[in-house]
Amino acid sequence: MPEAVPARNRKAEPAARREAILDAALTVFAESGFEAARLDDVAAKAGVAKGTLYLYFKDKEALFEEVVRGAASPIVERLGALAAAPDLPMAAMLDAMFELFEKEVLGTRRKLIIRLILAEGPRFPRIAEFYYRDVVGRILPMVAKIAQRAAERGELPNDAIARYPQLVAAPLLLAVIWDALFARIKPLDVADFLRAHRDVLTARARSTPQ
Amino acid sequence: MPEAVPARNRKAEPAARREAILDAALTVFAESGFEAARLDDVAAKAGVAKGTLYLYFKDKEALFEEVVRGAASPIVERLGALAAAPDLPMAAMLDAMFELFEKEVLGTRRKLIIRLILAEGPRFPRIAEFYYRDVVGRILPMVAKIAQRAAERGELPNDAIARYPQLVAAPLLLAVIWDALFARIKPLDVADFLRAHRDVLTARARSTPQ
Amino acid sequence: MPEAVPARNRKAEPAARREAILDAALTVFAESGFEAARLDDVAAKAGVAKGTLYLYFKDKEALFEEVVRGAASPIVERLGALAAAPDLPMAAMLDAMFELFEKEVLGTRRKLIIRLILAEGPRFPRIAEFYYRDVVGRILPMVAKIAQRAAERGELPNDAIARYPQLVAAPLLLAVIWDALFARIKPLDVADFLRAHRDVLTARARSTPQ
Amino acid sequence: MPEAVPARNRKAEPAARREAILDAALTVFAESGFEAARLDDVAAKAGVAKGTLYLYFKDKEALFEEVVRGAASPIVERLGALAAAPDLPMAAMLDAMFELFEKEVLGTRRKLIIRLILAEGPRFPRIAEFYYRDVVGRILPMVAKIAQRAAERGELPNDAIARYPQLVAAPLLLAVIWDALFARIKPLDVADFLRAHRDVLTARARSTPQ
DNA sequence: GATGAATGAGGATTCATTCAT
DNA sequence: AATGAATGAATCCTCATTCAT
Repeated sequence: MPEAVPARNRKAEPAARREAILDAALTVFAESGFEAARLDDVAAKAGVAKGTLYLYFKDKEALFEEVVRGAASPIVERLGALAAAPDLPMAAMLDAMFELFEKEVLGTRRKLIIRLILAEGPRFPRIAEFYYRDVVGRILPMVAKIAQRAAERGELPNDAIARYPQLVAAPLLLAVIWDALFARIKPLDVADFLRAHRDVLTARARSTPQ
Repeated sequence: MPEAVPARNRKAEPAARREAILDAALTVFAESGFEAARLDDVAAKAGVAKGTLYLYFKDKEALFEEVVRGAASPIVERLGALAAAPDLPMAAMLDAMFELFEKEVLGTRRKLIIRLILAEGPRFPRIAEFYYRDVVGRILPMVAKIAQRAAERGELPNDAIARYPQLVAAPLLLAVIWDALFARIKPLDVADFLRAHRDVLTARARSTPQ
Repeated sequence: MPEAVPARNRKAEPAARREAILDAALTVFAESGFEAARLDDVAAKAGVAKGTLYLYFKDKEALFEEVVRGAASPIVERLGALAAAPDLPMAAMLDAMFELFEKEVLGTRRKLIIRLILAEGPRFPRIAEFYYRDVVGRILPMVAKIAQRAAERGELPNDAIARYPQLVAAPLLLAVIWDALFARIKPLDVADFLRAHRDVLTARARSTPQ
Repeated sequence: MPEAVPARNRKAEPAARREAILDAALTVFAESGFEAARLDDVAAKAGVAKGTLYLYFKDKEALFEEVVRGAASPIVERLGALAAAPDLPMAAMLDAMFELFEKEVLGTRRKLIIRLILAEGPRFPRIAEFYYRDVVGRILPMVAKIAQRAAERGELPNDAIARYPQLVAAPLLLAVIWDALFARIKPLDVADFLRAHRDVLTARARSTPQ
């Protein structure tokens, strides 16, 4: 009578297991925060034994860092592509950026990573640094440049955005936070919210639906 | 069966001790987050014994809630007073609000509370609810009303802010987060940043200092 | 505006306070056992401050000992009186003893003391010793003597009870235990149970109600 | 974040470890009672780490329950076997039962379990219920039936025992208690004590050795 | 004497990490 | 490589005891 073999992930490409672990870890870290997250839960969700985690990651902190590092750059790339299309009107550019954000961040698990960075970043300086260097520090100059050109074309009333591209990003951040904190109390119509944001940035005379 | 006790603080106004504990707790919670915060540290920082914490607060969670609840309403009050001065030009109104925020939030330990809510709110629905009811839900309508009147006076190009007063708040939030995450990497000149924000909101034709 | 004065036991004869404390302590110890009993509860139930307990008793253990020591001897006295009436028939003597037990032990808080001794005695050798010397060691010889005389008068089939007066006491103990453990599951009609016990001891030919 | 571990018992049949823990726990609980028992001591005595206890038992209470549940039924079985031999004279039946009790309960650690139930049962209703259902409630009817048949055969002077089989058990209980409380002060010759008990129950005319 | 706020040792429980299999 | 049982440091919380008022 041969024993039943549970199989599970016993074989599985190592890279796939790594992905499975990172995926599970993102969920668990996002649910509970770094400290409260239990590696037992990560292992269970990933379908591996607890010890296996240590074959792929040095310790809980390393796992956390990898989770946060994963999956930011694709967005940066696509934003870069957008920025490279120089002659788009500012409003259209903003709409494109916001749609990218809504679809690829708010609509996906990537928003969890942003939350994690907000929540845990202050305790993990390396993560804040990495995130600045690889994401924030690359995106903001692109946005600044776009705003600069738009201002020069007379599409913006002043150079405020060019000087502080964070002003473009702030409502996106707020949308992520609102979703985490207040969505159940008072939902936010993100698409409309971002259209309003675009209208403010471009000083559009009448707020109109897209 | 514990032995002798050298005695130390056998007095102090109870209210003062409570404050000392809340103060210490804010520091520790802000440094480490709820889970990682150690009540030992809170007690040490407050200059009381560990057991004393439990004379004032039921448990770690209750202490945390009290920390977060403390010290939000004064700001709301003052903002309400501002909003009651109806005929201030929009730009002046924004400048006043932003100054209030810079002085009374960013410049004080209150910013730590905001960070705590951002970081831990998703795991403490009661806190998110309280914060919405007592702070966010009271401030945003005030701002909306101000924007509404300004729009009617023709000081704003559209009703975007009236519909989404969050757009006014978003950069303030970003300033708090930037301070926590990136201040050491790339400091943010908050006063200038907020002036730029005011210029965007009011569509001022030339960005000029103050 | 003079403060309300709670009064409570502020005055009260010291002896009365002592009694109040012992009374409260008996209840609490009986409910929870020595270790789990909280002196907070004792103080509250006695209507005194926690510190006051220490004015009357050295520590928790001393309080416990006093609780257990209190209120045994009256029964021993009355049993001694019974035993001194030498010519009562054995059955009548047993009925009288059992009634005394039922009324004065099972029907009162004294049964709690017995339970306490059963439960905690092994951990408090001093209490076991005291209880043997003052209660068990005085009662059993009386019972033995009674049984001896009854056997000599031919009222008992043998000298078993005279040699082991514990045999008379055992069902009384069982009644106390049953009450504590199984009363709710299967109540015991103690009066009838003790009549049956008397019938067994006296080898009465037909069991009949008193 | 705990560091290195020298490793020790990294094997051992799981069932054996479970037994070792239960064994150690019985000792510690019997020595100190539930509340005062320290799981540190249990772990040390069982030769495992503290955390290991929680791999086998949910918490202290669950461990306690398992300790008490263990090792009652074998006795009930053997008593059932005895009861199934219907035509044994009553005296012989009692002698057999008492010997079983003396050898298998008083002579073993099982007596500790009885003590534990006496001491802690009132605070653990589930345990009292379990013990009634599985032990007391099964043994007493057997004894009652035996007594009933003996009474019908004229071997007993009345139906007292048939109605209250607890009368047979009471001295056994007393023996356990005496052993715990007074053995050092005044030892009890249990074998002789139980012979005397048998003589009382059977109203034997002369108390004679065995 | 009486109070009860304050103390801090003690113990149950959790969980990141290790390592024999 | 993968497993998961075992480890024990770490931390919350309780409560007997003290002592300034």
